[in-house]
Amino acid sequence: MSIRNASFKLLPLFSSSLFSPLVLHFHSIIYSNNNINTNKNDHIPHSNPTQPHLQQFLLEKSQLGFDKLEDALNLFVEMLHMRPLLPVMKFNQLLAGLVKMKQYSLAVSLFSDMCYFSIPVDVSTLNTVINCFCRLYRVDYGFSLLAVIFKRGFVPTVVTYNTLVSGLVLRDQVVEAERLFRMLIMFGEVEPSVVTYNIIVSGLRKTGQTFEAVNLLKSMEKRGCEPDSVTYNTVIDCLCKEKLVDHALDLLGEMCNRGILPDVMTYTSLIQGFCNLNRLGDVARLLREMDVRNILPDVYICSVIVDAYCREGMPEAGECVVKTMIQRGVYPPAITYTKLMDGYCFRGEVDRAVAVLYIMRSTGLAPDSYVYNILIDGFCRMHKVDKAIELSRKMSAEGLKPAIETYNTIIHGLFQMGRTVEAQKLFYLMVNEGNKPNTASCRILLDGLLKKQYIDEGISGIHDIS
DNA sequence: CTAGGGTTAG
Repeated sequence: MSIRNASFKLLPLFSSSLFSPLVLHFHSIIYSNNNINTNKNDHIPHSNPTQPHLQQFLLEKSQLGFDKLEDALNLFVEMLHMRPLLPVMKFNQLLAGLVKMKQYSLAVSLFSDMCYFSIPVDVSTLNTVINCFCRLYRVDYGFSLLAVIFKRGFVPTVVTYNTLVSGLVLRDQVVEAERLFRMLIMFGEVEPSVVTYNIIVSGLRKTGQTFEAVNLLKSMEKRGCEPDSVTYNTVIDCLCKEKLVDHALDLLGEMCNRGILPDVMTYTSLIQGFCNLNRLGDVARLLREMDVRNILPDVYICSVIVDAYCREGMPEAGECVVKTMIQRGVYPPAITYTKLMDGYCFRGEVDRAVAVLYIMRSTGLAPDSYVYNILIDGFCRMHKVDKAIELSRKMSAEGLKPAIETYNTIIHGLFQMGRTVEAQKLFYLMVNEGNKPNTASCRILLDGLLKKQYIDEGISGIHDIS
């Protein structure tokens, strides 16, 4: 069986139809002969001409990611106009730039324009578009484009297949991904690269098939494919998620012995694994080891560490990590601060939580109403209702409307302190501001009044709101 | 120029 025949055999297994609307849509690229059809040039939209050096600048931009989508579109339109046409690679770079910005639909749409204007494309172009479809969870369209590759007489590369395999994994079709992977080997279609193996290993990780992941690591070597740091990191992460941290440490030793250096991702998985087992001593040891190896902590690993300290009831240790991060110019996301504040409030140290709020603000992050509610709730539980009220005012001043739950918390707090009249006042203020009390509000009001034997008020209060 | 890995809330 020839290789080409083998390829065609693969297709119907994964593509619902070779004659999908998509393929018809790209009709011109399937059957075009790569000559520019001048009749169509009249329809090319016009743009304001750009200075050549600016053009060059934008071309370079496409490799890093454009500042604005508009830049990419203008550049594209100009590239359509240029004669002689720029090499395909320039168009590929532009599409790749859009992929970096996660503008998958736009990239597909520009590709479709290229088809319409008979701009020549190559396998890289098609690989990029297949990747776009995969990212849009349309791996089926990806397979349709594989058909296009065959029809145009191109030869799919290992990148083409890797993209499709990872597209299947992305859609949680790991069994299908493995099937395609096995068939590629069986038909001798392409020799899988280390990336191919890594994609499959990551699929196994996703489905929790740790044993199979370890086995694949062993078997790829037998096929003469050297694992790299990504392979090891993925398998180590598998083991850590399964609480097999000591096995993971063995693999760390193995990769080091083979001269594959661990990186910050390796340690993120390991530290996370030891955190989940509350083995904080091992975490400290790993952190020192990172230091020795000159591996700088990044925002991911710091978030994991802060999270662990907070869960262990040590928010001050977490705060210390956050402060160090900020000093190094690595800014944690809002959720990390929320966890710290939660940690302090849980211990009743609401003032320290508020201090964290200030740190968060200093990095340009604004608290949302959820964060305020944690603090307000914390103050109320510590019977510092005035501080809670102060915060709720601040919240309103920042344009965050206190939720009904916020009012409930404060009213409940006032009742608990025996400040019955104020609690009642706040309740009616809340109603007058147009907030509809919920069942919890009514229960708090009734409880509070009845406890103080304000039975008549309790009954009339309920009467008023019903 | 195209393919692969680590965190996380209500």
